[in-house]
This record gives sequence, structure tokens and C-alpha cells, in this order.
Amino acid sequence: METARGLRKTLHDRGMRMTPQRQLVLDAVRSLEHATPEQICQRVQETAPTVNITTIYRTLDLLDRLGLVRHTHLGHGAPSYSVDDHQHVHLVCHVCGSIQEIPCELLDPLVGTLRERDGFELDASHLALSGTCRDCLTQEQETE
Amino acid sequence: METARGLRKTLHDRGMRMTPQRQLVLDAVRSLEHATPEQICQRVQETAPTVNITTIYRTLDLLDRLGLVRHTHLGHGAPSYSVDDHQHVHLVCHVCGSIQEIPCELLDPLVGTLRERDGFELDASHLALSGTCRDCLTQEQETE
DNA sequence: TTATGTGCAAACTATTTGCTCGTCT
DNA sequence: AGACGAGCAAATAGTTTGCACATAA
Repeated sequence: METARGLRKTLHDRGMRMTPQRQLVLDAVRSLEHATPEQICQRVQETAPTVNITTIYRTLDLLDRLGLVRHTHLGHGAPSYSVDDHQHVHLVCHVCGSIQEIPCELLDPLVGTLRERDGFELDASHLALSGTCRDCLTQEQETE
Repeated sequence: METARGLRKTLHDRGMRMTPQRQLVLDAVRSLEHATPEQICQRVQETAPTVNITTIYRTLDLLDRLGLVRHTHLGHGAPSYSVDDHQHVHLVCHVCGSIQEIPCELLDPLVGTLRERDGFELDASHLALSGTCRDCLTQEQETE
């Protein structure tokens, strides 16, 4: 797999080693999409039950710094990890907690505005937007 | 103060009581702007040293449900509380951690788009946008 | 005199750190 | 041998819960 190759090379270039744990964590992030460290740990432990959650945290941090995965804070609890090429914006409903995904391109106008106005380079692939989803809006109206 | 009045009435209408603790927490949120529960606790304890952090959490939760304050997750650690009328969008730099504020109106086009496209009512006053700030961008370019 | 609010201790969740030991080179 | 990585236990940060006591209505 090229993932394994790519990771191995990236690590080697920095004097780091490829390990089964690192491969398993990357695979888990890839296949789960939007998983918490806890969920990733469970997935990894299906294959290698002795892997410790500490290793999960350390590996996620490493992969994040290498740019292979990214994390988003979708509200309260634990952050959510995805592989870097899985890009979209999250719409988080603060009423029911549901999450929808929308394409990043919808934010292009805003990205342009912020770049010009504030010199701020918005990273749309990192994003969680909070609000009220259609279903919860409908229910609100029915209550009135 | 009308804050005190307003809070007292809101509480009374629901069979709840106005207490010094609640007033102090609301005052602290108001004067600190973007404070964590921990920071709010410290501020309150300058006046009333025996107030427990538990009370801070319970009161913030109450004020949040009453709509008098709101909280935002600006990245990792603890959430950040502000009074409800202090509305703006946060630009969080994921490199240096700095926070800028911009007016909510800049998001109006996006709010419209999401309303039409997804029936999602984006709450722009709740928002933290992550990216790279001007200073960090400049430094990146110098390094290259 | 009862509902409401507070303080205190303990539990809990998510995460980090220190240390030892194993292993690749 | 020396650097790097993993496992384990303990520490830490942030938050919640249970319970007993206090107090306003």
C-alpha cells in the first residue's frame, strides 16, 4: 500500500521508525473517518489487543504534526480525527448534536474575504460550524 | 444595575432564586470576556473566596440555558464564556494560538447559503474559525 | 416546611508524563 | 552501544455527581 510506503519514508527521513502500531493507527483513522482517540484505540485493539491508549495519543499527535491526519473539535468531548485528504466542513447542530458534511468550496467566498480583510488564511478543511439543523428548526416551529 | 434586575426577574419567573454567587458569576463573565470556568472562578473568588468551582460550573450552565451567556470551544482545553450580547466571530490561529475577533456580519453570505442549501441555521455568534494568522504566515514565508 | 442553592468530597473522562524495558541499527 | 518506541502506572486538567446542610419563600 502506498500509505504504508509514504508513511515509512516520511518517518525514515526524520530518523523515525515505522512500527506496526503506527500503521494500525493510520489505517484506523482512514477507515473510521471522524473517530475519537478512544474509538481509534478500540479499532486498533481488534488487531493488536495490547496496544496502549497512550500509544494512540502519541501516534495521533505525530501523524498530525506530519500532516497525515488532522483533528477537529466538534463541540464538547474528545476531538475527531480524519486523514488529511478527507476534506469537508462539518455542520454541528447544537440542539440534537447531529453532524452533516458539506463541501469546503462553499466557504471559498469567506476564505477570500478573510484573506483580504485580515490577512488570515482560513483552513476550511478543519472546520466545524455550529447552528441548528433543519429537523430541529422544524420542531421548534411546531412547538410555537 | 439592569443586569441584576434582568437576571433576578428571569430567575424568579422560573421559581429560581437570585443569589450573590449567580450575580458574581454573571459580572465576571461580563467583565472578563472569553474566560474559562477556571478564570471566572478566580475572579469571583476575589470577592467571595469561599465560592466553589462546582457552583461556577452549575451557574454557567444555568446562565447558558437561560441565554444570558454563551460558550465557544476555541480549540483544545476549556470552553470560553461570554455574555450573549458580546457577539463576534473568532479567528483562531492554529500555529500560535492567537485569537482575533471579527464582526458576525462577515458571515452573512455564508449564513444565507447554508440556509438555502441545507436548511441549516448557522449561529455566527458561536463561532471559532481556525487557520493561520498574518504573523504566522509571514514567518512561514521567511523560512522558505 | 419544602423547594432551591451551595459547599465539599469523590467520581469520572480525556489526556499527558515519567520511567523502564525492548528493539532496530 | 545508542537512539527510538511502546507499555504501564501515575499524574493532571476539566467536569460532573451525590449528599448533607443552609436558607429564602
